[in-house]
Amino acid sequence: MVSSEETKAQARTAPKPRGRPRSFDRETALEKALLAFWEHGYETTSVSDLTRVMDIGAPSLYAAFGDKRSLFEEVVREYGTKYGSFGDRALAEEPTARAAVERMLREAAVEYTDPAHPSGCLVIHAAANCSTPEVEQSLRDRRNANIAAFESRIKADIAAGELPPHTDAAALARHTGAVIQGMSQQARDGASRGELEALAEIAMTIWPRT
Amino acid sequence: MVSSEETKAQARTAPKPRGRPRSFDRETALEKALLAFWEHGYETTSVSDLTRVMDIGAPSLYAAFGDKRSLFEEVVREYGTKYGSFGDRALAEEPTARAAVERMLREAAVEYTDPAHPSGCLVIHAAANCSTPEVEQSLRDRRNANIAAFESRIKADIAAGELPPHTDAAALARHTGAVIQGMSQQARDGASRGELEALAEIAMTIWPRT
DNA sequence: GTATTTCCCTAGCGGTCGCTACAGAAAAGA
DNA sequence: TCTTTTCTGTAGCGACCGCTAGGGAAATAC
Repeated sequence: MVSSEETKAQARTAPKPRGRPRSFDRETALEKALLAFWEHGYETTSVSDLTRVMDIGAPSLYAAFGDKRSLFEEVVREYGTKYGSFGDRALAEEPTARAAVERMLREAAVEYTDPAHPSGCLVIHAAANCSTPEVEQSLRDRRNANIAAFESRIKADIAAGELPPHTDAAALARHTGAVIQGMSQQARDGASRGELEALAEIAMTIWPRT
Repeated sequence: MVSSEETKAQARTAPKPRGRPRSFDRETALEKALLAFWEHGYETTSVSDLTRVMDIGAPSLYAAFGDKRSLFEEVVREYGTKYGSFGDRALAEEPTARAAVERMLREAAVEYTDPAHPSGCLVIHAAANCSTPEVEQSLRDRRNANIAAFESRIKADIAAGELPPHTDAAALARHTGAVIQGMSQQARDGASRGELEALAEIAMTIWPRT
């Protein structure tokens, strides 16, 4: 059976590329790189680490994936579709924002501790102290986009009458984000004092009534 | 007035050390190093970065602080007493665990976004992807100790009747930690799936009743 | 003054970083 | 077979890493 590892261009126009074919499976190597970046982060994973776990030489890595940053960006895209999509699925499939977030948090608890792969979330951890600004900004944008998605989903429920009209959708979305990635991380990503204060206030309502 | 920058040995036995005194103020240099580590993290802050912001030569740095890791550990201690003590103060001074945590979260919102210094928490961020295991473990221990402190404070309130006896103190403490540093960070620090699931369940109770 | 102690500056150590030039090997088309 | 194309392995580039040897400068003790 023909595997899906050929590129679309190859599969459609030229059944075989001209010269010597590469001697390793690109998808397998990408998955190995993904696990390495997930485990150790962007800066800490050196190119020699990558060539070792991918079991290829450095020139093969650069020919197949560009430079280290391109490889990492491809890894992040792969992570998003393969491991990080449970949140988007929950938001798309559940009938209410509350049900979606509850499902998302439960699945996050499972995913983040699954012994089959590194723990936690690659997008959150791989660039916490990162000396490459473009990489840092790219992941920061992803995290902020997640919070924005929470907020718009909550607003939709408010409009539909599923949540009280006075609900602070932005604060609820930020609390959800905090349970996912932490107050401190958000502060480094540009949240204001007021936004974090609103988050803290609403977080207190989980406490049992005395 | 004599400042407190002399060591105890100097202040008690020899009013003046023998040779040439150092030409910079050790506390000022330490504070500059603290800000650099806080802003950029442990790995990303190079020794040449440090010597530049501290405005001293590399040999002076090594003579005054040992190696880079010793300097960082001293920075973490300084951070704990100067910037990170609001949590301990709240736990010690407030009458109930609930009041203590509420105050702590409000003060965290202020501290983590104070434009007078880098945002967020140094202990949480300075070692997220860290290639020096000892540094990583040291900060991990500090974070887990914080969560343990939350838990014992909540248990004390339960014993005192301030909280219902069926309160899940461990889960409450972990939620508090999550709002501080994030679910994902905790997963990397060894929390189990069940612990994170319990956290997710209790986090849902902040939602307004429909 | 001289001797002693300690510090600062220059210069550079060995090692690793991300990355690549180059030559040979392995596949295709002719 | 022979040429062309592409990949692979060796070997090493310049830059930066954490760190330090060594000589001269600046303070105190005598």
